[in-house]
Amino acid sequence: MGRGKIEIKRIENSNNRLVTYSKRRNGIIKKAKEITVLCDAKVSLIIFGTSGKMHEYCSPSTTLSDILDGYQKTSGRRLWDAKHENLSNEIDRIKKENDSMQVKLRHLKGEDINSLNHKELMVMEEALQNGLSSISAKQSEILRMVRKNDQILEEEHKQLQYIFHQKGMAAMGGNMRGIHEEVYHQRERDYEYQMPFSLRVQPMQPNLHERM
Amino acid sequence: MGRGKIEIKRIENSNNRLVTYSKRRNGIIKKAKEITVLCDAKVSLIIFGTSGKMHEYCSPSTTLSDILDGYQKTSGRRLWDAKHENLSNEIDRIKKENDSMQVKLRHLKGEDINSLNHKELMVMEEALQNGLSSISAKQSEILRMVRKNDQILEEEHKQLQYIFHQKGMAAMGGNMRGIHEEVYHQRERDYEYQMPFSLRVQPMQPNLHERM
DNA sequence: AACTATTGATAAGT
DNA sequence: TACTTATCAATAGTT
Repeated sequence: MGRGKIEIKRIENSNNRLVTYSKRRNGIIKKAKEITVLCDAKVSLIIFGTSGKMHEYCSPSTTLSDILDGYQKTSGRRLWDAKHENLSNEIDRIKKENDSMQVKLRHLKGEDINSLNHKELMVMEEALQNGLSSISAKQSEILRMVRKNDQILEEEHKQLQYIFHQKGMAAMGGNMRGIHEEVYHQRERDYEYQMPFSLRVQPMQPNLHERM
Repeated sequence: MGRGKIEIKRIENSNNRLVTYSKRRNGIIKKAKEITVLCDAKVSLIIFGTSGKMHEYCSPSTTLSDILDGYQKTSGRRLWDAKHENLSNEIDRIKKENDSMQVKLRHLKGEDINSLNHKELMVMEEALQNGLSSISAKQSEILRMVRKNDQILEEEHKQLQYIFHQKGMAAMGGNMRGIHEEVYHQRERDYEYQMPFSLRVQPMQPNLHERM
């Protein structure tokens, strides 16, 4: 129905396809509306184009849910029971995974280990020892960082005291920010080269206190 | 589109209505098939006539369930009941639980501990140490049990040898079962009172060997 | 998006 | 219900 008949096969030109889609989509929806009115029919029409955009029509006398209920009743096919089953299966699967992890966790905490044999206990003992040494190492690292930080703060404190002493208390009413920056930059010059980046004090480690 | 234009309103003549319904229904389904092929569209079309009879079309590239999934996603409306949503929610909940347990397990193994602060590390260290001591205790217990078992078996062996010696090899051809029972009961009388129930040898601990 | 020649759908008749 | 056909509606290709 147009300037020439067309074969019913995929329109390869994507622009034409889009235009035709738009026209025919409107056509079908119009037809759906018409049959609804003319013949008292109940119609549900859902169309997805390649873009993923949806267009829908449902007779005003009903709802999609009603139509789908009718669909299930009439066809005998189930639309959402299968879905329910899938979900239930997934829940079962995940719950099992969950349980086994809980058992492992309890074992690692030394609980409920009566059921374990010697070999399993050996494996766990090794895992625990590895974990322990990793954590101890981490603790030491944090302790080192803290100590370094303390040391630097102390140094900075001393320098502040020294500068206050030099400039006299008159400066107190003036530019505190300037003094602080001066100390900061001096400290930076003094320590920058001998500290790994990760151990620098604020603002490079602004959240160190949170880790304690 | 026929021998005269018609108003789009309910066809009162029921015979005409039925005929028109049949014709137009086929027409719409044909159109749905065409747009599916021509434009790569996914279409679901469900029609109920006044008789209650259903006619359906669904693009072959998909299923009604898929289309309804898309419908829900796109429209935000829920078609299937709360049960479904509950299942989904439970899956989400369990998955989160799962994830957090996995993180804990990794932490206990000393992995991914950079994100932990000092306090958390302390707690974990304690947990690990508790676990380790529980397991060590268990190992010792098993070792003790094994030794006890060995000792008792050795004792029994000696007694068997003694009894064989006393009765002479003549008994060998006779009632072996009787001899064994005699030894078993004697051993039982000797050790029962001085052993905790859990450390008794066979048949009270028939599977001890499996625990090694 | 609007136009229009042409095909396609179908209302009424048989 | 199916076929026919005059007529209207949809739309393919074009602007």
